[in-house]
Formats: sequence, C-alpha cells, structure tokens
Amino acid sequence: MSSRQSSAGSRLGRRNDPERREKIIDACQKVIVESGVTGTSHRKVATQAGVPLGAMTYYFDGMQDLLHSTFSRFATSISDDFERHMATATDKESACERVFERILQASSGDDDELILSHELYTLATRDASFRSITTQWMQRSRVALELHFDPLTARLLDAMIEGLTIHRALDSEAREPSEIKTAIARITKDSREGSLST
Amino acid sequence: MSSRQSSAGSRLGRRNDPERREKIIDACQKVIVESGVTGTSHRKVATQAGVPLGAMTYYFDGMQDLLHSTFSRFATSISDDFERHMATATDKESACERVFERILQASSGDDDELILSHELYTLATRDASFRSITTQWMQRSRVALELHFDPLTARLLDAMIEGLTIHRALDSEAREPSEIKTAIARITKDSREGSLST
DNA sequence: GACATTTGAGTACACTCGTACATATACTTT
DNA sequence: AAAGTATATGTACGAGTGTACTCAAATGTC
Repeated sequence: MSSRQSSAGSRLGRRNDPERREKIIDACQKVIVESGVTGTSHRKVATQAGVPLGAMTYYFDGMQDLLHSTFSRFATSISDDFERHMATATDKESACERVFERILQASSGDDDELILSHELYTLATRDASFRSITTQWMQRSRVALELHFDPLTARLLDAMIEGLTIHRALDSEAREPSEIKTAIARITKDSREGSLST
Repeated sequence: MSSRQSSAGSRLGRRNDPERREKIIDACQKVIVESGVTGTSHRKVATQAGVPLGAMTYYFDGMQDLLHSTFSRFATSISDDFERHMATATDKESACERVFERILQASSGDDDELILSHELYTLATRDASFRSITTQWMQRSRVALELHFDPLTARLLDAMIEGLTIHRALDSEAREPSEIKTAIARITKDSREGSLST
C-alpha cells in the first residue's frame, strides 16, 4: 500500500485500535482525579489502563497531547450533557429549574467533575491550547442558556453557576439549596432600570 | 542556653533569618506563577531565591510545607487588601462601586492573582489543609461584604465575583465593564418576592 | 506458503526530583 | 582565646520521569 502517505515524523502511521486509545483516555482521567495533573505520569496511566508503557507514546504524541485529548473529551461531554439538559426546558420558568438542578448537582461534592474542572482551569490560565477548550465550553454553555434567556442574562447566569458551584464545593458548611434559587431569581429578573449610578 | 526546648524531630531549632524565609516564599510564588505547582521544584525555587538548595529543607519541612506557607501568605494578603478596600465604602452605593472595581481589577488579565487562585483551588479540591486556606479566605470576603450587605446577598455577591472573574479572564473576547454593573445591580436589589416558583 | 508492511511492546538512556546527612561557618559564652 | 553551640550549606543517593528506538507479532498480499 504505497498510496498511504507516510510523511515522516509527526503524523505517525495509522493507529489501529480506537478502543484502546479511548481506554487510555479513561485511565488518564481517572489518574488525574486521583493524583491531579501534577501526579499524572505515563507509567501511572499505562498501569491504570492495563497497557504497556510503550503504548503511551504510540497513541499520543507525548504528555501534552494526552492531557489535551483527555480534557477535550471531558469538556465536550459536559457541554453535551448541559445542552441536552437545557433543551428539555419549555419556558423560562422550567429553564430556571434546570439551572438550579445543574448547580445543585455540580456542587454536590464528591463529583469528579469539580476536580477536573479546576485542573483544566489551572492549565488554561497558563496555556493557550487548553484555554481554547475552556473558551469553547463556555461558548456552548451560553448558547444553551440563550435558548431561554437574553445574551446578557445568559452570560451572567453562566458566571453565577460557576461561582456558586465553586463556593459551595469549597465551603466548609453546607448551604441551603434555596440560596441557589434566590440567586437565579435575582439574575434572571429583568431590571430595565440600572440602579447602580456612577 | 538550655532553656530553649529542642524537642526532637519536627520542631526544629529556632531558625534565625525570617527575611530569608520570606525571600524563599517570594521566589516560590514567582515560580508557581511561571511554571505552575506542577513545575515547581526545590531547585527552581532555590535558584530563583538565590539561596542554596539545602536551605529549602532547612527553612521548610518539605515541599508541602513550602507550598502551604506560600499560598497561606497569598490568601491572607488578598483578604487584607479586600477588607481595606471594602472598608472605604460608606454606603451601599459606594460599596457596589468597590465590588465593581474589584472584579475589574481581578479579571484584567495578566495578573498573577488569577493564576495563583486557580492553583490554590486545584490543591484545595484534593487536600484538606489547602482547603482550610480557601475556606478562611471566603469567610473573610463575606465578612467584608457584610459590612454593607445582608448575609445572603453577601454570599451571592461573593460567588458572583468569583464567577465573573473567572469567566472574564478565561473568555476569548473582551466584555463590557457594564455587564459587571448589571450583575451587581441585580444581585444587590432586594427582591422581597421570590419569582421562582416551586 | 513466502514475503512485506503495519501495529504494538519492551527497554534503556539521560535526565530531574525530594530529602537526608555530614560538614562548615558564625556567633555566644566562659 | 578557647570551647561550645546554633545556624546554614554542599553533596550524594535512590527513586521516578518522558521519550526514543529496537525488536517482535500480527496482518495483509501475492
């Protein structure tokens, strides 16, 4: 088969087993949850995935590529869920209810999602290629919210979701779910008059 | 001087030069900003601080202690600033103005504060001793806000600050400062009626 | 069945790392 | 001045790292 271009170096020969690649990403995600990006190594991931060490550099072009693939899949999956979740709302009221459920679930505590988000944000603050993952994620969140809210409100809601999730997760004492409802109510209430003077 | 207790092991003999300890923490903070916690090592910090490698284990009981000291000082410093900042407000209106300034400054971009916050949050999600730093930080933020707002509004404002700061910093396109004003206005507007049913 | 080529595995190398520990220096007290 | 002690440094060790590169196995082709 000489028709297959085997241009030297970066673009390696066709990799055959996508299941295996996926399994490595699964393992990588698990290792990150357990040990953080800091504690993630090819060897740990290989062991977790049950594949030989050599497979790491075979399926991925190094550590950066592995992490990028992992977080990319993670963010996409969250976005998919959120889009589906918001699409089930029929009016503004039920949309608020969906947002409420989302915050409650995300801040519930022992969820891997929170850990992975923070690890990703940390990478994103320093590295542009990871920042493009978060940017796209935020973009999709807003679009999902704009199904039911005006663009400004959607942005503010999105930020509110973020802040409440983080603070509820890192807080020492448990908070009433009702505070989430209050937050949503205040943000989504159209205030035609800007009461904040300058 | 036999009166000085030199109980074995963890509590080492009195360390003499607090300036040097402080200088190491300065260096550590700088290294974290540049390379992340992941890329922080005793050797890098020592080089940055201009001290010999041995000083690392002399002034700190290992890496964890160094990181903890660094983030502890960081969070305390931020809290001090924020307290002072909020204390200059005289009424609710000027308090809102202070919050606005705070968000604008924190999300301005090339600030180390953002990077360090994320690194700290990431550690806090996994390690309780770092979580106590963030918990205390949040606690002090709220108290500062409660000088001018009721407790619930203070909590929501605090979360809003967090969310807006993160999203504005990670966003690809610049946002109007006016959106911050709108957010603050909506959160701080007393809504006696909860418009969200259920 | 023999050959060619893709696909995968094992291993070795050249690092960097945290930390313990044996010295060295500076200071205090006699 | 001598002795003793607190303070600080240089260094060496064992462990763990990413990745390149050499083989082996499997697959497809004639």
